[in-house]
Amino acid sequence: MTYIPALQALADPTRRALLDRLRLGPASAGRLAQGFRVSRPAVSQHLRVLVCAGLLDVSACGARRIYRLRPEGLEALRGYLDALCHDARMGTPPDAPPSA
Amino acid sequence: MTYIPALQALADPTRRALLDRLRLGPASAGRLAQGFRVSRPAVSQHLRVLVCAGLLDVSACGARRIYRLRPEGLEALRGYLDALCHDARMGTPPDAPPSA
DNA sequence: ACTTACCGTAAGCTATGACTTACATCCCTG
DNA sequence: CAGGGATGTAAGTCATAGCTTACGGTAAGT
Repeated sequence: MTYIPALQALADPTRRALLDRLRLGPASAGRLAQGFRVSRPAVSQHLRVLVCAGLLDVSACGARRIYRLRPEGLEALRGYLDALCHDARMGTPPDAPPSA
Repeated sequence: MTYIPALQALADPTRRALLDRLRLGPASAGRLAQGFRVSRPAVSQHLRVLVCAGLLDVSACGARRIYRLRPEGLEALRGYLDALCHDARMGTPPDAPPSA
């Protein structure tokens, strides 16, 4: 029952949209909020969740706060999925007898 | 703002625990429920979510219903994460100027 | 120093989702 | 065909999470 904050963070469509926006390159909080229907504080809260989940990095640049994708966080998730994929392919041969 | 049911499904710890249990091999609903504190109907509901998300396959075996991991569903997710990882590494060179 | 812009935080509301109990359904067995 | 086991479904309750408005704080410019 391991807790994986990155998966929790990726569950929300708005947060995924933020990540997609950041694939174009780093951006400030205000700039990010412009493309979304939800309020700026809502975007700020989502950014906070993404940072806490290890999916984003922040760097202060004057009064602005620049957000950018954090590759390490995403690669950790890939590790989890890769292991799951591996066992899904290997652990379930077409004629394997069910364990119940 | 694309909707990805698999990510929604993976957000819940109990569902991830079910997937982890199924890495050992296919199992019936009742057998799966035995290892969990939550009630059997709760497990049944979680299994339904996982099936609808494309992460599990079901096959009736008499009165039992056998659940097993569905590699295709997991690989689709990997595709999403791979693209994100790629852009995170390439699209954010250490000295790239912020787009705001 | 005052003003303005940018941003995060707090408080409150509402919707979504996870859980439980009770019930309906299907399949095998005697 | 009646009985029992295995499982999904329905209705209702409660916690969590996302949204909004209002506010506080910091940095830059004049």
